[in-house]
Amino acid sequence: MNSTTRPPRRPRPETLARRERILKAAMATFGTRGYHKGPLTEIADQVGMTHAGVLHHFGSKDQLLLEVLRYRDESDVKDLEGQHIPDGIDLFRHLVKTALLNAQRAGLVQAYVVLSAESVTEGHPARDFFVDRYRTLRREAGDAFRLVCEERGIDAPETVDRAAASILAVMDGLQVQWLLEPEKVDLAEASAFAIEAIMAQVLDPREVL
Amino acid sequence: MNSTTRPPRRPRPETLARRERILKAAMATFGTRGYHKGPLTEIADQVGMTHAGVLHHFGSKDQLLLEVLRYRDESDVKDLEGQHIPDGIDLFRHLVKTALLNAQRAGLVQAYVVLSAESVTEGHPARDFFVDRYRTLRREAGDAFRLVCEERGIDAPETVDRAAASILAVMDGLQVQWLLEPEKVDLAEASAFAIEAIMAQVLDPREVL
DNA sequence: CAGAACTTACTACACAGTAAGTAACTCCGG
DNA sequence: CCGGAGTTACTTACTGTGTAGTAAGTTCTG
Repeated sequence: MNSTTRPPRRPRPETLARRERILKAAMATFGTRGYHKGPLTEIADQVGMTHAGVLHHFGSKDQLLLEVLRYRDESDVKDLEGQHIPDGIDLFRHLVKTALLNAQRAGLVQAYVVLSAESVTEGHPARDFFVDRYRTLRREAGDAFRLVCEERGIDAPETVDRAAASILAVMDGLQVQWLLEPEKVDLAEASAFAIEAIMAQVLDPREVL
Repeated sequence: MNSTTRPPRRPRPETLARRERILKAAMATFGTRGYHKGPLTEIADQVGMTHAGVLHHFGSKDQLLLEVLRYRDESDVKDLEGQHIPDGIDLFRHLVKTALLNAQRAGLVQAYVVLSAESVTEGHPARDFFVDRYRTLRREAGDAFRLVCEERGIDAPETVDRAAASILAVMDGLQVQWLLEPEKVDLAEASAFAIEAIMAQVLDPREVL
């Protein structure tokens, strides 16, 4: 053991700001061109350095992608700062608000659409991230459903898990259609409609088929 | 103008079979690795030729992709051979059956998931294809809704367009989650649940939020 | 003066597309 | 039925480009 283990001297604030700019640039490039077709040089150009400079900070392209995703999650949590993650019916209201917000930030939406779908391919570096992400979101939505049922004195039906997955699914799927034809698909309205439809079917199911 | 325009001598059946094998191989490769990361050599290997051989048949990689998508659409129509494309409520029953069928063919599903999401990136060769595809499907689903409303003596509400987009969206979105964790997401059951929920909300809307 | 933050320059590879050549097949006139 | 011209279905070999990663050097900073 060497006793002179250097303390891993934390980076200067200027450097942190630089890395943040890289992360944002990477999000933009991965969003518009995809991960595989998104070259490091394009990211580096946006922050005025060479692609080797980017690699100096993040080690590899794979690593950069993972940090981009992690960074984005952290920012989202920071937006809710102080506020707890909403529970019960408020979670669903929050999802509707998110859809509304997303209609104003096509870049971010496109990045998630492209990267999440790309992640199902063989050996994709973001695969674990998205597996975990959907698992977490499904659990949260499922819990919210169970809470709502409890509040209304209903036994939570076994459809809650399907419903939880469906709500995430419909939001994702609408994003694809919206990105392809923004004028033809109203992201916010359609999301709100579908979420309400699914909730209603959980709380009081009806057969129509 | 040259009067010696040779009659474009139609290809031998053996050649057609070969091209079909290439299209299937391309679907597999584009599905597992995506379009940009799916090399022609891998496709060529599967049919025992070189990548130049594939280019001989299809001219370019972009062209190959478009023919793959067109071929797949034609096969689907052929499956319905004789039968008309279902109308009204039968369309929705058909969609549920499709989801059930899709749970048995992950390869095809993965290809559509990956390619449709990839298509929203800048200058992607399949963009027009998917724009057109979703436009057509939304129209068909919308028409089916209006027919069902008519049959039941209801005025079709203006939610039908949102509902049509939502049904396609939920099917697509569930596929992503299912591909990432097949054991955790029941594609068929969740699709059926969501489709029924959305239909119910069109035919007899309720507010829960 | 040690390490951080880069740059330049290079390596190595993956990949689409092209050119030129070859073998097999098809069609047509005799 | 036959033989050669033209066409199809490829192969091999090459080109060019895009790109991630590495190594070594330079400047700046605490």
